[in-house]
Amino acid sequence: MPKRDGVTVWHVAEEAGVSAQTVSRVLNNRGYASEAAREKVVTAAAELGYTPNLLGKSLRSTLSPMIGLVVADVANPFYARLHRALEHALRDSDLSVFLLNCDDDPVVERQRLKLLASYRPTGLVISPAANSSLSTADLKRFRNVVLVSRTLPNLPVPTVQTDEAEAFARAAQELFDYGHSVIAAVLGPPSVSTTQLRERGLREALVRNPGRRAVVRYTDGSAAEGLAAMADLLCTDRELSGVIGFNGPVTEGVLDGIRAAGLNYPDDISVIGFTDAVWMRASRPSITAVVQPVEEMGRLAGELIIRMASGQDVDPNTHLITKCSLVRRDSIAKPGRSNEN
Amino acid sequence: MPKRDGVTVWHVAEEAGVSAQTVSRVLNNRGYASEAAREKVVTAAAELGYTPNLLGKSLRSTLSPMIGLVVADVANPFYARLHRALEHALRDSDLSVFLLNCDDDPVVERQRLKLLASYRPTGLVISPAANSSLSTADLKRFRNVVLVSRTLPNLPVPTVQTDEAEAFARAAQELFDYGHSVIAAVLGPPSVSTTQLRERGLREALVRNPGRRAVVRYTDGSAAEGLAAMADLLCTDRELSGVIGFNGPVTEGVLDGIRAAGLNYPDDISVIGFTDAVWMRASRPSITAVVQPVEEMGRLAGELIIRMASGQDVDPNTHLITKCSLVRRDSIAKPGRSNEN
DNA sequence: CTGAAAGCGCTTACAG
DNA sequence: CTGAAAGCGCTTACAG
Repeated sequence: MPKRDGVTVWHVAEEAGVSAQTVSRVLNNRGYASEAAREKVVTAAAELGYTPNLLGKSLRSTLSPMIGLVVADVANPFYARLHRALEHALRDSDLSVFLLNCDDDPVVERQRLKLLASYRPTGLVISPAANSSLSTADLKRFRNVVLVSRTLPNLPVPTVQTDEAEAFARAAQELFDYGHSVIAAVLGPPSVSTTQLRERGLREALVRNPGRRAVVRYTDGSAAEGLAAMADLLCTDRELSGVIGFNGPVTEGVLDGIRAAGLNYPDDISVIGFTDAVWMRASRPSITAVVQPVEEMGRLAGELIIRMASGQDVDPNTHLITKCSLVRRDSIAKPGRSNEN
Repeated sequence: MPKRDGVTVWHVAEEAGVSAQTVSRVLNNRGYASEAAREKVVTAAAELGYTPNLLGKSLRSTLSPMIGLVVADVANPFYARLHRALEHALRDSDLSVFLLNCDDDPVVERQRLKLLASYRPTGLVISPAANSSLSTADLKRFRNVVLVSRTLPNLPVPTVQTDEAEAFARAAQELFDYGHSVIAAVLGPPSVSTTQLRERGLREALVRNPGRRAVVRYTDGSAAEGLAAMADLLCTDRELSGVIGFNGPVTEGVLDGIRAAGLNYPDDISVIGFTDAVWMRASRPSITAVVQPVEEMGRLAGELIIRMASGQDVDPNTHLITKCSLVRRDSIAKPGRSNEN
C-alpha cells in the first residue's frame, strides 16, 4: 500500500524559508513576489516534488479547474472527436475536461450532472440526451454553460451548432439531382434538435423539388434501429431509391438493412451518411457523406468557455453556426433499380 | 451569472435539527444513526436540494471517488469502448471515471498523471504511452493501479491483457493455411508491449510453418503510417500476399496502401485486422479480424480496482489474460495475385 | 446513538 | 512585497 505523498505548501514554505501564501502566490503567479522569494519557492517545490492538491485549492476557491463534457456516447466517434477537440482547445488554459457519458438517457444525464456539480466545475459543455428534461434551473447550478450540437429550446445559454437544416437539404438535393424521386430519411430521436432541424431541411428541399417524395423514420440513433428502419422501409415503399442516414451508427444500420434485403448500394439504393466517419471512406463502395466540422465545434465551445470563465461577458444568445460540407464518394448512382412497376 | 448553491451540511443539519456529522453519517451510511434522525436528515437534504461538495469530502478523506483512465487516444474505438466498459463496471460503486488522453506521448502522459494526481484519485487504470518512462516511483503517487492492454516491464502492478501472442499467431496461421507463404505484419511502436507480444506470436507461427516468411514494419499506430508502411512493403517485396494490421487505424492505412498501389483485397493481398472495428464489418469486402474482448477487459479492470479500493489484498502479480478470437469475413483469399516471377 | 473540536490543503481578505 | 488569521465543506477521531 503506497504511502501518500504528504508534501504540502507548508513543507515547501518551510524549505524555502517563506510563508505558505508566498508559496501560493509564486506557484500561481498571482500577486506580488520578489524575485528572490520566487526563486527559493520554485527550487524548494521542485526539490520536494510538490504536487499541489487540487482539492484543497478548489475547495478554497469554490471552483475546480475542470470543464464537464456531457455527451450521449463516447463510443460514437463524433463525440470522441469532440472530446479531443475540446481538450485541445483548453490545453493552454489550466482547465481539464471531465467526460461523462449519459447513454442518451435523461435519467442518467441527471445523475451525471449531479456528480459533475459536486465537483464544482468551472464550466459545462453539454450535448443533451434525447428527451432531456434539462431546465434553466438545472443549469443554474453550473457556472459557464455551452450547448454543443444538440440544443434545447428556451435555454438562455450560448450554443455551438452546425447549419443542420441547410446541410440536410443539400444532401436531399444531391439525391434529387441524381434523379431520385422517392427518398427516405432515417433520423434520430424526434425529441432531439438535430433530428428536428434535419427534417426541416428535408421539407425545404421537397418544397424546392415539387413532384418528389420523402419518407421519414425515427430511431434512437443506433445501428440496430437504423437496420430495422431500413428493412421496414424497403418492404413498405418499393419506389424508394435513396436514403440519408442520421449519423454514423444509423448509417451502418441502413447499409446492413440494404444488404439484408439482398440489395446493393448504390445500384439499388443510393446512400448518404450524415456526419462522416472513417469507415465511410474506407468502405467499398465508399460512402458519400455530410461532414460536420467537429474539431471546429470543439474549439469554438472551448473558446466560449474560456471567455466566460475569464469573466468576459458572453451574450447568452450567442449561437455559433458552423458549416457542414458534402463529400462526394461512391454511394450515389442514378436510380437504376429493377423495380416491379 | 448564476449564483452558487450555498447549501452545505450545516444548512441541512440546522433544518433537520441535528449536528453536521449526523448529517454526514446518515448521508454516507457510515456509523450509527437513529431511524428518527435518519428520516429528518433525508427529508431536509431533499428539501434544500443539497448536493454534497465532493471537494470538501475528498479533501478531508484524502481521496476522491474517481478512477483515472489514461489512454493513448479516445478517438480510437478500442479506448472509447474501454472507457464505457470501465464506467459501467464502476456504476454500482460511487466511483466515477476521469478520462485523460495522452496522445501516445510520454511527455503528455507525465502531465496527465500529474494533473490526475492532484485530484488524489482512488485509483488509476492506465494503458501506457509508447516509449512511456513510467516507473514504480511514478505510480507510487497513486493508490490503486491497474495496467490494461499495454503493460510495462518490472512494474509490481496487476494487469489485464489479452493473449496477444497466441492471437497473433492464430492470425498468421490463418494466412498460412490459405496458402500464403510471405506475409507482413504492420505493427505499432516497437516499445509497446502489444507490438512485442504480437511480433513474438508471429515468430512462433513461423517456427511452426517452416518455409514461410514474414516481414515486419513498425508504425506509430496511425492510419498515415499504416499506409506508408504498406506502400513501402508492396514496392519492396513482390512475393507478399498477406498482411496483418496492428489495430483499427493501421488496418485502415493498410487498406488505403493496397488501393493506392492499384491493388485489391483479397484478390491481390489478403488482410487481417487486429482489434475489430465496426467499419471492418461494414466494409465490402468485409475485413477478417482478431477480436479483443474490450468490454471484458474494462470490466476486469473495474473489478480489480474495486477490490483494491475496498481494502482487499490483490497480489501485484495478478495478470488477467483474456482470450481473443478470430472472426472470419471476406478479406482473405488464396494467393492468386498475378505477379511477375 | 450523537455532538464539539479539529483539520484535510489551500487561498482569500486583511494587516503590515 | 510579505505573513498571521480565518475559512472553503466536509469527515475523522474523540468524548459523552
